[in-house]
Amino acid sequence: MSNQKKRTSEIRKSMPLLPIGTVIQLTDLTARQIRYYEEHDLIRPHRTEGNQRMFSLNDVDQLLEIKDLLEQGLNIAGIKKVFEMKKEENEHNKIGKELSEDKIRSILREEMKIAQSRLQKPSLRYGDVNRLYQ
DNA sequence: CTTCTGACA
DNA sequence: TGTCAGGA
Repeated sequence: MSNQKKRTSEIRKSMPLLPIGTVIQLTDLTARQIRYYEEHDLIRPHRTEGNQRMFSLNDVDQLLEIKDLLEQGLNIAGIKKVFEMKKEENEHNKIGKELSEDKIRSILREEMKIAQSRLQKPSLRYGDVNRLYQ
């Protein structure tokens, strides 16, 4: 595939044209969830003059990925790490090559522990835990 | 009618 | 996360 085609397809996938209602149907996420993820910088949909969110196909993929990672037990922080790594990975191997599954699994396991401990002591907040060692 | 932000019996 | 208010 020519680089030219690759670029124009990227432009298409980044073109903001879907209103949140359509994205809700495409991802099965609620408006609340989508707006919440945006608040935490997991996605940055474009805004119209009327302040309406407009999503691109890439945004939809991003949301489906967030949904998937969430179901695997990751929290917002964990998902951010995964995305950051994915970004680095793409910058390092600019010429194709997929990201290291091992690194993702590594973060996945790390975050899984956090999710676990949170399930075991749901009444404890991180601040409270630290206080126990002070 | 759809979407937006802020707030919480 | 759900849901309601009040405005655009």
